[in-house]
Amino acid sequence: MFKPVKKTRVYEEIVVKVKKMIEKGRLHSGDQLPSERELAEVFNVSRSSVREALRSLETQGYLESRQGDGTYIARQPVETLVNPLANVIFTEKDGQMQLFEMRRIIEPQLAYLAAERATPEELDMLEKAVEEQERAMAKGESGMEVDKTFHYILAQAAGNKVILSIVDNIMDLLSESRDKYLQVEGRPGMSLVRHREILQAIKTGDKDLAARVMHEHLEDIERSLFQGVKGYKKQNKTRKGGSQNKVS
Amino acid sequence: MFKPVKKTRVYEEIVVKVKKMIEKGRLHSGDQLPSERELAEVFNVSRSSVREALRSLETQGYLESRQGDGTYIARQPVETLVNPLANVIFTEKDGQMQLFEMRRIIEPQLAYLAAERATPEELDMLEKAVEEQERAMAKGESGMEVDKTFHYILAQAAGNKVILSIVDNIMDLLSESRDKYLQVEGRPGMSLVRHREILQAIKTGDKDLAARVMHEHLEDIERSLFQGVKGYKKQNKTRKGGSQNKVS
DNA sequence: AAGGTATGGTGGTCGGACCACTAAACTACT
DNA sequence: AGTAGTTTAGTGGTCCGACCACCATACCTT
Repeated sequence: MFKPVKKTRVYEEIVVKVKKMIEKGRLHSGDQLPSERELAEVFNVSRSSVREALRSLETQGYLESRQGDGTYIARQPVETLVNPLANVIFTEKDGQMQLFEMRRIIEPQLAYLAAERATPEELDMLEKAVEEQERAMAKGESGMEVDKTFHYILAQAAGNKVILSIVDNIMDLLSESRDKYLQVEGRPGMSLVRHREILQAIKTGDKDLAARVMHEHLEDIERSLFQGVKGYKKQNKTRKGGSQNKVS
Repeated sequence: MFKPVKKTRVYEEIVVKVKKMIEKGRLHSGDQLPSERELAEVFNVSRSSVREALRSLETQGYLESRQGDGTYIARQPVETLVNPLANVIFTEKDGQMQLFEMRRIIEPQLAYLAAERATPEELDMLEKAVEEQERAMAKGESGMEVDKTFHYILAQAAGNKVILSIVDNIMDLLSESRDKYLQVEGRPGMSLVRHREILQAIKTGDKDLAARVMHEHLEDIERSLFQGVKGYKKQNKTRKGGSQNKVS
């Protein structure tokens, strides 16, 4: 390839450096950053550049500046802003379960809506996704990627961008966390069969059937994912009465 | 609850103004913005402030600056970068409807789960929320704030933080956009009655009833919000089968 | 001890000066 | 005329220094 010769603007370098300070360094949530003037001196750049960097970081949710006081590291980094969910997943032990529960709630409705609204093009894409999955499995692959594709297209076919974006996020998070905790997607063959059924139901416009099959499908997956895990549906809820901590 | 009285920094105002220029204005993707110096003059602020604003917008993916050339509107706006939801709401005409559709899908399930898992404390909070709403209405207030509280606590009681965070976001977005477009929450009295019913169902642990009433409740609200609006549930979806349009 | 008041430090804003770079206009050579 | 090189005007990038608004704290007064 060609070296893009990134025109690194000063403020971008600062952004990177500060990010590293936050991530690797000892700077924890709530800590105060050195003053703008100080940073300017340390990095040997103008205060303006530092400010632009801070502005960018602030926009990204890393920092929070308070006039007359100082600049602080946001209590909860980007994750919560960009994606309020990520935090839950990696913090809570049963995060994946909660995530999956969300899927179980949403996706049947998704199938329902898709059966109602899917365009011919979208039906086509679903069709191809299923065929693709078939091929993948014939070659002995897990077909997990294609599996995701199927669900994603479905969300798209439901014609609701809000839902689409949520599902999108959930899928991302699930595959991330699943990589860590739960490798195996149980019985992929079953998955394929179900996808076929769902697709068929959507094609014929049988909304209720589509929703029902999707529900079963998810329960299947869930069972194979979380089998043997205790305490499901019995998770301890954090008491959240107190709003603020006074002292410190 | 309490208004944090956001200290509007100059650059933030500029961000908003430029955003509006982009969204409402005739500025299309790829168009060139006025120069920084020009913007500074137009908005009657310093170039520094303009730059900070542009930096923020750039970070958010709205803009792209090229030294020696100019600042241009990014081809593909925020959508996928920042909060994937916020954009939908303000861009799409039917964004609120899509949002609400999401509520209609989630919240009945929420009521269901709450009926299953709510702790005594949470039941108490729900109780209080309803009473609060009662008082507010007796005083002639709309009780919209409390209404939101009710739904929020419910999400909490469902014991699924993923769902909670999503509902939280949706509520925020809805109230923001509703402030602009749809002021009135129809028949608040009915809302109270429904809340009572839902609470009762949850208390007795009748999951299905709770879900059903919630569903009706949301349809009520939806009707009064979107009455007379055409094309609902018939929204045109952008054809996304063919990737590009050749001719125009 | 309580309350008011200076004070130093912080972020916020400003204006102006250069620098680096790009695109377009211009010039000169072929 | 066409082309290559040069100039030039305008843009974003960076820097500086000044001042303002604000906050926390130390310091007074009472």
